[in-house]
Amino acid sequence: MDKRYQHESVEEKWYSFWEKNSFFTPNVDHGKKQFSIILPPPNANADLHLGHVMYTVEDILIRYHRMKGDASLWLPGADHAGFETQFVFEKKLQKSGKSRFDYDRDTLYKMIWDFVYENRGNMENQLRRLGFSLDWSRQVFTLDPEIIKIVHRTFKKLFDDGFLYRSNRLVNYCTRDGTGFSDLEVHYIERNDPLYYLKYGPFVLATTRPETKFGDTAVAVHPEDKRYQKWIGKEIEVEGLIGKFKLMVIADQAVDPKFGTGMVKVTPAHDMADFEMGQRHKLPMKQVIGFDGRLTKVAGPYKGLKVAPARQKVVEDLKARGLIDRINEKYVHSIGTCYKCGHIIEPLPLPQWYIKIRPLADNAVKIIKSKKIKFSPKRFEKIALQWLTNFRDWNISRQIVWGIRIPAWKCLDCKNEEWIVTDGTAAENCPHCRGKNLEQDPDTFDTWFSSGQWPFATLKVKNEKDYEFFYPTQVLETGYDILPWWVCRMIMLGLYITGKVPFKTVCLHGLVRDAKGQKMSKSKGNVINPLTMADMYGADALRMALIYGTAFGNDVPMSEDKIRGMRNFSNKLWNIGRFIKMNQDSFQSEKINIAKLSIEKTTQTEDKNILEELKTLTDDVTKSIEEFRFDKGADALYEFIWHNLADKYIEAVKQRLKNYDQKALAVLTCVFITSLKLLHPYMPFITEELNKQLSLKEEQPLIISPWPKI
RNA sequence: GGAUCCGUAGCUCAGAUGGCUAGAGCGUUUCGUUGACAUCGAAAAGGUCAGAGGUUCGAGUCCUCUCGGGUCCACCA
Repeated sequence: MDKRYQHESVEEKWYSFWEKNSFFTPNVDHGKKQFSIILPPPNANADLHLGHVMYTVEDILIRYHRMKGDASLWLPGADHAGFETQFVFEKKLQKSGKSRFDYDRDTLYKMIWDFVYENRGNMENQLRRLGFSLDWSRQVFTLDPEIIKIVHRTFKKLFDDGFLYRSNRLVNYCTRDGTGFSDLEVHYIERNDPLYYLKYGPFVLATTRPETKFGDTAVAVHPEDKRYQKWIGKEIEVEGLIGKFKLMVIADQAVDPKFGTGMVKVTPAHDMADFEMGQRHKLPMKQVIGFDGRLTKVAGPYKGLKVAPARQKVVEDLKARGLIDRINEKYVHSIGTCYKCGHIIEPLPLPQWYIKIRPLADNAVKIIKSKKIKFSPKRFEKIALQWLTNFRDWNISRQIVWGIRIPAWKCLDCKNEEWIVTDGTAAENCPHCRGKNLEQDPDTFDTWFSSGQWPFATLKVKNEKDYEFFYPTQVLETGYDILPWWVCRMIMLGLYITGKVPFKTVCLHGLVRDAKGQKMSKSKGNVINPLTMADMYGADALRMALIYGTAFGNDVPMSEDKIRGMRNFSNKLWNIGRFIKMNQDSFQSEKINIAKLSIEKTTQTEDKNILEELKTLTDDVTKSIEEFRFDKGADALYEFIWHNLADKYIEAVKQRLKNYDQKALAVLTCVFITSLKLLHPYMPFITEELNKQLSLKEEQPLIISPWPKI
């Protein structure tokens, strides 16, 4: 054995050994308990980042249960990550001077498909590199034809059950990315924008968006506001930049009499609250801002200007005409931006498909409250409930090509507004006029609509028996940051489609941050590349560094120092092994049959002590995995192996070993091998290698050896 | 405005159901390498557990308030 642990030569060897022997592939065996986890699918086109190494937690659970003898399935997949991927691809196009508008839909789709397929293998090999014991034989992709079928069927069922509707309400639209979003993708930021007090006929009212005044279709006051009582229901004449126009004064509860002058301009096409007021008062909509982010012809001479310059120009002209009463320059409010590109989100009227979320969410709340789904750490239950209680209808339409096309058609001949929804097969003719001139909705699904069906979809595609045996899955483990995006939606859709919970326990880890607790980002330059770290210090060290020392569920501060520390631990393990091996060899050269060594009836105090401590360790590690406190197990193992076993016990028995004390070698070997078993879920490679090196007889590989019992 | 997490040694963090002189890693200081490991060992320094009040025989641990951070949510025109 080398003086130092050389992870390079060990890790690859063992992964292919495990994979070739199908240890990752459980059979459907009703005689066994099942333990199943669906891997949160990484983006197919992207490399893994440090956060993905938190999958270690799932690997710990899977390896532990596999050793316990359960039929343990960890099912890998890849996500097409619709908008995210198209965004990345468009950037790439940009670099070569092209844009997505240079290609027709099918060509663009094909180009992205090729792009993703080129990169997909990277991600998969990186998962292997980190030692994750995933069942590759059951691997799935969100754009596999069978998955698409399931997603289509879900859409149709929602439609048939009345949980789906088409609505021309305001959608969160990013004019730069050219697509609408759900509420979750809008990122609100605090910003200073002047609050303009504009003269509106006999009144003054406050707005931050003077450029939308061309879209006003009323002014509103609070119904009980004394100042405006006699005007309610009357029409006022307003002098504007493009001539005089008339507006009705309406009364609505939504108006806050304390804000501004207590009067608000109503622009139903560009403000969520105004839109709702418009609905209540049957106001017309005038769209001032187009989907290209420029003012429309409604704005007369201002047509074609982008929003920001338009505002400037409008303010300038209003000032010149004496139509601005005053300006509050210090006004601060929160404003919606695109979570991806940071551009301001425009609420724009666009027909989209919405899921009626209340019945689904209410059911999810009921299930969680009845403890059919548990959360770990517990505090996340409250957060999930808060989300589920506040969800509003979910817009699942996206104006992008990279995704699953929505299976809905419209007849172009009979002008019927009715949609023909299928389970994916192309609609052939209009049920009203029998016409064949049908047009499919050009939109695709929100990625989260398909990944929200992941637990049952992945188990149904290959083999119905998998679904029967492995569903519901036992644990869903992911970062707490996607609790509303993903976890809540899986619960809602899982319950709706299968009538069962998709998983029994939700286990949420914290975010990996830098050594100072700051978010890692390219712009800050504090990103740690997991593959580089694995190459330098070993995958085991990297895995352990992420688990050790931080209470599970809290954010994990990470530094190269910490990984190096765990590399040192690997080396410590290695040298304990080397010490044992050295003694085994010297015993053998004295013709002692080390295969027959036994720990029975040892009389030495130090032997009894270490064996007693090993019992405690076994108990601690088992409990900490069962309770999802992986950090406690890691701490206990580190402490025991380094300080109890190496520093104290080994030092205590060195003299006995020199004298060929067989009990000493027996106890030492037994304690160490047992520790390796307990450590194997955390650090699979080095433990497997050491077990092989030290085994006295032909032993099973650790990956399938039985979990130690007290 | 609401929710939630956090403030413990120089740094990063552990410290279920309150109970022996408050712990670890890294860092610092001193000493130690001829047969496991310098990616090591032995020892040491270093904390009014953010602050105040309360419950208790006893509080880092429970309650209230204050201060200081982080994160998330909300249709602030």
